[in-house]
Amino acid sequence: MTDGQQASDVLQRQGAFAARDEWTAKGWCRIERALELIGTRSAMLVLRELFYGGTRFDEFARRTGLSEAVVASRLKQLHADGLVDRRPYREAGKRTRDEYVLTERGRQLFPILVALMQWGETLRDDHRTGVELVHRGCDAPLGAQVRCAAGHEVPLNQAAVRLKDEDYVKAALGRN
Amino acid sequence: MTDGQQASDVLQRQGAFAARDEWTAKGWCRIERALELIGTRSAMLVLRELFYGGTRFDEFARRTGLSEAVVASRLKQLHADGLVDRRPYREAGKRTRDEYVLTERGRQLFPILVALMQWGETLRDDHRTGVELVHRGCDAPLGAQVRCAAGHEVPLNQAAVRLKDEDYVKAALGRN
DNA sequence: GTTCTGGCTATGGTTTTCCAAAGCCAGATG
DNA sequence: CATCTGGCTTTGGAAAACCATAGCCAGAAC
Repeated sequence: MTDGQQASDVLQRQGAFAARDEWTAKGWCRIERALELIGTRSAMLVLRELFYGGTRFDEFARRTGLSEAVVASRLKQLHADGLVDRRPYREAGKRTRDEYVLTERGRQLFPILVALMQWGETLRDDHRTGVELVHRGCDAPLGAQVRCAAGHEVPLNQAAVRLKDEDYVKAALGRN
Repeated sequence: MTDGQQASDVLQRQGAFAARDEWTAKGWCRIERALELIGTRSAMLVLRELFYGGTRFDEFARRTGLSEAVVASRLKQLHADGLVDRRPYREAGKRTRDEYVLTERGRQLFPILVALMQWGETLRDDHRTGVELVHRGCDAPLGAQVRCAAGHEVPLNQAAVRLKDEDYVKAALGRN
């Protein structure tokens, strides 16, 4: 099997990445890294509500169906990780409270949310239930697409994986 | 606050979706649905290896760092859910085994994988480690973009949520 | 000052997720 | 036939995620 040639329709492996027995992803995988912050059901559900415009504690508890304890610890973690901001607000006749809003880092999760919704849509065929995301004005439904920096839409069979910096990785493994 | 107007930069809520106190997502949320199948760390790591072209049991165990027991049960679940196929193969001098490959439904997770990697990339700044996905030939790095069916790239502040079928939802809630 | 309420926090227990280590079995090898 | 090996499976247990219920506290409301 030559470099990159594989049995099935998956990512083409390029360069030193193909010789994967000589190294492991250790703590380098970006997916693992992302999942440390948003890899629980409760985190994703709270984030969903944040994207839907929810801002208050009991909103999150009621609309996600999660217990208050879980919501509290999840909001605390999301805040510590810089995905949500707390800011004080005050309703007439009420005391000062905090509301929760997405930070820029949190808002950058948008493609993940959209991709999950799109994929989840294909799992069953109750296409009249649930919500849809649309482009304001244009009104066309949204989806997540894989594109390269040059602007081409890239299907799986035109994509490849490789190490970002082979020399650096080899050096790091050497002194390991 | 009128329909859709909100404090922060999130999804605009349209129509009956704005009156969210009268209904709940129940079992209708596509994100929850997706997370039932791929919502664990182990599932995502095994899927990562499948996209990288891994096919065999001990490959998954070694490269994900998961225990064999977890890999076995995850592969079983992914197969039951129709994300991977098992197919028999035979190496010379070895007995017949099964290898695991992504089904079409599994391959459709591609945008989710890409979006997760892209977001994970922004979390720390060790930009020399890890892997990158590129467009074959073009060589430009990949990312996940939100676009509408009409082809426009859609930032969060130009997107909206609404119920797919308000009448259907109201009827369903009525006989609830 | 007493009461009430909204916004959490604490407690105890169940389920899910994971690991480490040992076991098992089909079939190749000797 | 006896042994070995690759590919799982089983067992036992720790840790994380979750729920239900009860509690607590700041500050309106009275």
